[in-house]
Amino acid sequence: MLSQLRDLDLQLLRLFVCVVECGGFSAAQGELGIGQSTISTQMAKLETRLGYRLCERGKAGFRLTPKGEQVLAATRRLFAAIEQFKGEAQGMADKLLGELRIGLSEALDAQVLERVAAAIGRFRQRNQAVQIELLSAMPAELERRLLQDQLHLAIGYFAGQQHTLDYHPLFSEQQRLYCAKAHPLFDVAQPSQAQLDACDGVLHPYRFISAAEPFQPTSSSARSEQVEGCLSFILSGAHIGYLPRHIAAPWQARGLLKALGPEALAFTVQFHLAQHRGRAPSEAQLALLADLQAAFASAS
Amino acid sequence: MLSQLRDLDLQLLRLFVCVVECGGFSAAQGELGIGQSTISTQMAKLETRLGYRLCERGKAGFRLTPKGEQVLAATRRLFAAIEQFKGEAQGMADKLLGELRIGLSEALDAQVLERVAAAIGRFRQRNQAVQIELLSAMPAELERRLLQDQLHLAIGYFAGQQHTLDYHPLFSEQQRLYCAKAHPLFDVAQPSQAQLDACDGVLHPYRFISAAEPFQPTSSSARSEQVEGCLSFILSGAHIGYLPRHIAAPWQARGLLKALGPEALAFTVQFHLAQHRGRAPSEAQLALLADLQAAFASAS
DNA sequence: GCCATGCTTCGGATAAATATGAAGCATGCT
DNA sequence: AGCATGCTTCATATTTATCCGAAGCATGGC
Repeated sequence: MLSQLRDLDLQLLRLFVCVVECGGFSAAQGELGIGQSTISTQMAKLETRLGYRLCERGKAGFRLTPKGEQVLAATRRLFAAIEQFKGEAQGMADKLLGELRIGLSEALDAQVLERVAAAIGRFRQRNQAVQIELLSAMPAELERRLLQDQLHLAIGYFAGQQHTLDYHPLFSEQQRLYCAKAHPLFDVAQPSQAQLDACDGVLHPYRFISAAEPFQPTSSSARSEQVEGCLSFILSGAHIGYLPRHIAAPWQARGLLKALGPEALAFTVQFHLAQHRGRAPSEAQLALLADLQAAFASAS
Repeated sequence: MLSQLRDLDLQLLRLFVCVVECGGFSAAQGELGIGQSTISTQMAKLETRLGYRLCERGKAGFRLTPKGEQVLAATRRLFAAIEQFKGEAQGMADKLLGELRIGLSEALDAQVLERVAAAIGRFRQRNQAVQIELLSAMPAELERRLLQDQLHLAIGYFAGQQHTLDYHPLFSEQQRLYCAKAHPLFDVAQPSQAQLDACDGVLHPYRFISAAEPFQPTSSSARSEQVEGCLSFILSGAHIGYLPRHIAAPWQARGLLKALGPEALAFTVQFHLAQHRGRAPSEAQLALLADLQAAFASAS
């Protein structure tokens, strides 16, 4: 009990177990690949540390003392615990862990949501135990949260000006100019530019892209950041404005909305997958990013 | 994952835990008493062995990766297992273990049994978990079993000639010559040597000590190894013979036995505690031996 | 841009663990 | 008694672990 088992040399315990299993020092030297004298020294060292004898040996044969038996059993339990630790540590090597918070632009097309769902499904097939959180918000909100590290990934339409963020194009959405049944232009086949300019337009909800819109309303008494608000204004018949095609489609089918003007007035919004450039992305984040890109790549 | 966590250096894990608790490399160098560069090297080594990063560090601050968290928890569990092992191993240091088989001569005085009982009680007070087995047998049997290592200790009257056995005197027993009420000498106050020689004696049951008996029967048609047999012969009135005083006492009190001849015909039998000299005695055996000697020492 | 901080990397010194082989000792076997 | 076996002990060599300090690098804060 001199030095109180200071670092519990596993090597010595391993040697002890091996010696026991071989049934003697000289029998173990082959198994261990070291000389008999070394085994003797090591065993003596272990016994000194423990403070008592583990086995009787000699020409009479090898056998464990009662304490040796107990220590052997305790050692086997210890080794089991070590194996478990090793298993846990190794099993974690290629496992994805942690938390992922993902922001989604509001009013996304059902097909887009399906792609996102497919990506999450693919991600869940991986060796992972990741906590995923999804939230919907407006693009400005998404960017703000990305910058504040409240989100890891966000899918939306961004101005693409924030150079602290990293953008990957995912898919695009077509927007067209619409008017409702109650609107004077509903029955005009080919409204002129002058007729359009005379209308009260909805100020486009997505401030980032309003500059890119082919049609710029000359007068506007309506504004909404969200698609739903925009749609309400248009359906009222008092305003015309841009809507994503997938939003307008069901109303159009029921004859309540009509696309206005030529194709030239339509435009395309590019959606991106954004992440913070500064923070090093976790493995989980990289994996989900890859899964999202794969899911949308198979779509295009 | 290069070298697959070959010996699971506990030192490295200990260092890791300390670094986490201190919240950084430089903060830990005081606690660990080693330089920052060493800590960095060691942590890098641990991470290399594991195959993944445990913590993010730098000017931005110190924080564990998700895997680091898991490893920290697993390490704490491992350390708990190690502590348990150490506790078991250390707690065993001064604990008596194993098995003790003890032989007792048959027909012992009640007071002797009480002493043995006291010794066992004392032994059980020790820090021990010893399996004890008691058996009664004749002296010859006890010696035989000692020599064959079937017994660790034996209490009896031995010739003391076996030099492979080790004898410690424990107590002595007085033997006297007796005759029964039905015997012709019962009413003779001072029987002469001739009268005694004329009697049919019981050949002394204890062959080891028969040579030491002051009275040697000239004729004998009765022999018994056991005290009970001897007693039966004497009670029959046909024989005279030696008996231990404590055996004869109750019969004598009832007027059925009478001590014959002068005190000179009495003799003393020395009882010994014997053990095998060759086999190194276990700690438990040494302890019980001491307890027995102490119990009988306080008697004398 | 500059400094201070915290980590990394490197070479090289030191200590410690590990192994060897010869000699010695005890003991069972013939 | 003499031999063979199995363990112990010793002096010694060799490998390995451990550490330090200097230099370098990256980054947050001013």
